[in-house]
Amino acid sequence: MCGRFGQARKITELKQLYAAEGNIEWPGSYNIAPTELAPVIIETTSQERELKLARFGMPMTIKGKSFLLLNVQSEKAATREDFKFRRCVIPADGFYEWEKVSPKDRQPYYFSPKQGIFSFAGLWMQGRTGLCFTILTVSANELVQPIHGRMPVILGHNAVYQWLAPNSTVETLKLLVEPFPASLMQSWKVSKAVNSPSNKDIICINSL
DNA sequence: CCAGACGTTGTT
DNA sequence: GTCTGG
DNA sequence: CCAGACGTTGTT
DNA sequence: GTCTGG
Repeated sequence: MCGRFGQARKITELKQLYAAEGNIEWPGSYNIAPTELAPVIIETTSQERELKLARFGMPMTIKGKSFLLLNVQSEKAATREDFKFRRCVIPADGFYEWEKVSPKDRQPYYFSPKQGIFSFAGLWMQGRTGLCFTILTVSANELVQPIHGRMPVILGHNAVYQWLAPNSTVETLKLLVEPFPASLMQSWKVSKAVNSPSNKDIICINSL
């Protein structure tokens, strides 16, 4: 799954990369945790993209129990209402996965693109305290598989615009959901500094 | 995702 | 895995 | 007890 | 153990 990621670029750069508008304050973070704000890109009906801040995780209550929906399995996403009407892209420098070394010991790894930036496919909603989002997941590719069985849905450059376009059909959207090629990614072990959500520093991504 | 806190009865 | 229904 | 469902993940 | 917060 994807429960922690980093995004340390400035808003001006993100606006350029995604041809998006929007004036938001973003200090950058190498360790974005659930409930925390992150920049997301949404396409408005006017076919213009806008950067907004949204919280990681959709508050859900099901059968009396509430929890944060951090991820949605892409295999099950197409029937959701938000899949049809509230898609977003989450820019990320990289994401973290934890390897179960033993029942009590988990080793974090950092996964990042060899070039450029990751664009996670996401869904958003209006929560009580503002916008919030969830990240779609897919089966892990060969690079991630040894560490964890799932990974975020990562969109290529062209796929980003199709994903965001309000008039894309469900059939078109389904084609965009595929494991990102392992050959375009890299990974390394990182220290457990990332474990603590209060550490936002670059040391989170330093190779161990 | 991980870290950290944890509250009622009523005494091994 | 957990939860529900039979 | 098992079968089946379940808007997160999760399995030695 | 479970629950909450980041």
